[in-house]
Amino acid sequence: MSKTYSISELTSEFDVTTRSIRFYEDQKLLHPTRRGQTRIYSSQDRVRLKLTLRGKRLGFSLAEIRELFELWDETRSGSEKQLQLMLSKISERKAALEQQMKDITMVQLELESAEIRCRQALEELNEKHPATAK
Amino acid sequence: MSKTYSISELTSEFDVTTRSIRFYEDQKLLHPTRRGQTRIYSSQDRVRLKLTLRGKRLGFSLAEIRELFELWDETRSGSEKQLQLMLSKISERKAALEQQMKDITMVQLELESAEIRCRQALEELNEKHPATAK
DNA sequence: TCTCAGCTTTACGTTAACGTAAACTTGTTT
DNA sequence: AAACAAGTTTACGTTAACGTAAAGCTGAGA
Repeated sequence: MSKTYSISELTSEFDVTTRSIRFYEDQKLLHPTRRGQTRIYSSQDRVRLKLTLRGKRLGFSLAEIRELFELWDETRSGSEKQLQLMLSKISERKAALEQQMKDITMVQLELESAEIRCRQALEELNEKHPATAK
Repeated sequence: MSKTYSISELTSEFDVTTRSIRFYEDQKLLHPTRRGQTRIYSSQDRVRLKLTLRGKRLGFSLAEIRELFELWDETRSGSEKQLQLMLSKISERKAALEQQMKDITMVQLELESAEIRCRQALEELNEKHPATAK
């Protein structure tokens, strides 16, 4: 038997609420089993949770994430059509990520120049009104 | 006089609705002047709209974007305190962007391996059931 | 004069992703 | 036995970012 996790282990590891984890189950992103009424998460669930959170940080909706998970599962027994669909979804995502990379680079540049401007303004302040202490 | 823009020019250039543009004004992201009742957007407004959309693609909330705009404006006449605040906000943002870069890289790797797996599955299908036509 | 395109305001509706509260079960410790 | 921690279900509430009418102003052209 491979390792399993309780809901609280996952909340503390990933800093997410139980509410969210259960909500993700509702949205078919996680599929824990039960011991009695208590949820038991597999290491697959753990991986999916990690991927989910990563996707969220990138602005993916839960529905999009679910779609990717489901397509991925279907490749196991996928027809050619399914596989082609998956490939096209993958390339969609890749394109979006490349756009995001560009956006990030642009914003980083802007932040850089903003930072420089701030530092210069600070220097000018210090010339007029020199430091009171080291 | 530098160039100005109508709301419809902006919608078509950036592929965004008038509703959104007016909403951004509500949220203090844009500050068009008026000719009669009609809004006139400056090139500054245009830049801010572009920055806003870029920020959105990166998951920034409108409130966060506004905060950055306002801090930026305050650096013009900024006290040392304001400048320090701006610098700390900037480094917050930089850190978040670096995390996002990492996330993107990870997801790209996952997509790569998913793609490879798909292509292999397709090859296997083609061996069992060779192409019907060239 | 009429109409029409493009702009406006007002205001209620919608969706995603949870937050929050209440009330219950179950196992463990004191 | 009593209390406590950790889990559960149910269900209403909330926020952000617009969508979507509805109804009215305004200048240019037929």
